[in-house]
Amino acid sequence: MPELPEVETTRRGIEPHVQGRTITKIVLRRPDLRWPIPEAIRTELLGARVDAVERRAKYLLLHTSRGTAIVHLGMSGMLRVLPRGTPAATHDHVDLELDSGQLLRLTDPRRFGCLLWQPLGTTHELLRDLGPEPLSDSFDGSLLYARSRKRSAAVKVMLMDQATVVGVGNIYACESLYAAGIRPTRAAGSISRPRYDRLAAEVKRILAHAIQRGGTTLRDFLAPDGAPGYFEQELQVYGREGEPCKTCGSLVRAKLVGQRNTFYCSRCQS
DNA sequence: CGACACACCTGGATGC
DNA sequence: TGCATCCAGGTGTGTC
Repeated sequence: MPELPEVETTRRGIEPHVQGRTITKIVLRRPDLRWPIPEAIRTELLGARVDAVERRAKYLLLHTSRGTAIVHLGMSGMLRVLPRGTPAATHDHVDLELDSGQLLRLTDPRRFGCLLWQPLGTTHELLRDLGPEPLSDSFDGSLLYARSRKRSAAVKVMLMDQATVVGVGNIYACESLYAAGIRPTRAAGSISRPRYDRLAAEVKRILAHAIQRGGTTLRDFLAPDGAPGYFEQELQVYGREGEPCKTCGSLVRAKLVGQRNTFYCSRCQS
C-alpha cells in the first residue's frame, strides 16, 4: 500500500493525536507480523510519553524518552486514531491506548508490516543503510548519476532501491520516470547527467504533490481520519495499461521490471 | 559487490 | 453460487 506520500499522510494524521500523549495500555492481538513484535514494546513503550512522530523513509518513528517505536506499514498496513473501546476487527493487530481516551490502531491484513523497538541511543539495523530523503537537498541528479555509473540494472530498479533514495515505490517510480521521459527498462549506467537532474526534480515534484493530495488510494489506503488520498486521479501511467498516454495518445504499456508491473509510454519515454 | 528470483500473507477481482 | 487463479502500494534473504 504505502509509499512515502501515504506514510507521510499517515504521520501528519496521527501526530496531533499522539504527540505529547502517554501510552496507557498496549493490546497485542497478533504479534506475528513480518517480525514478531518484541517484548520491549510491552515493557518499554507502556507508560512512555510520545515526544515526537517522525517519518524516515517509509518508517514511522514514535520517539519517547526511553527509545523509539518503529512502525512499517508493509503493503497493506494502516494506522488509525479511534475512540477507546472501538471494537476490533479481524486484522486489527495492535492498539496503543492513549491518555487522551483515544487509541492508535495498527491494522494490516497481509502482515508485511512491523512494529519494532529501538532503544535510546541506538540505530536499528533497518534504518542503517537507507539512502537520502527524496525531498531533502541531499537528493539530487548528481547523486543518481554517481550511483548509476557502471550499473547495468534497470533505472527503475535503482530508483526503487531504498539505498539509492528512500520512499519511492512502484507507483511513484513509474510516474517519475514518465514525467522525466525515461524508459524504466533503461540501464541505469546509460543515462546522462542532465536526464538524472530531470528525474530527481520530477521525483521531488511528484512526491510533494502527492503528499499535498493526501496520497494515492488504489484499493484501501485511508488516512488515520478515514479520508482517502486523491492523487489517484492524477496518475499518468500507473494502472493505465492499454489506455491512451495523456501526452501523445499512444497506448500505455505494461511490462515486468524487477518483478514489478511497470507502466510507461513507449513514445514519450526513451 | 551487483543482479536477480523468491519468500512472506491475505483479500479482491476475474474467469469458468 | 462456488472455486481456481492471478494480482497487489514492500523489502529482506539467498543464490550466482
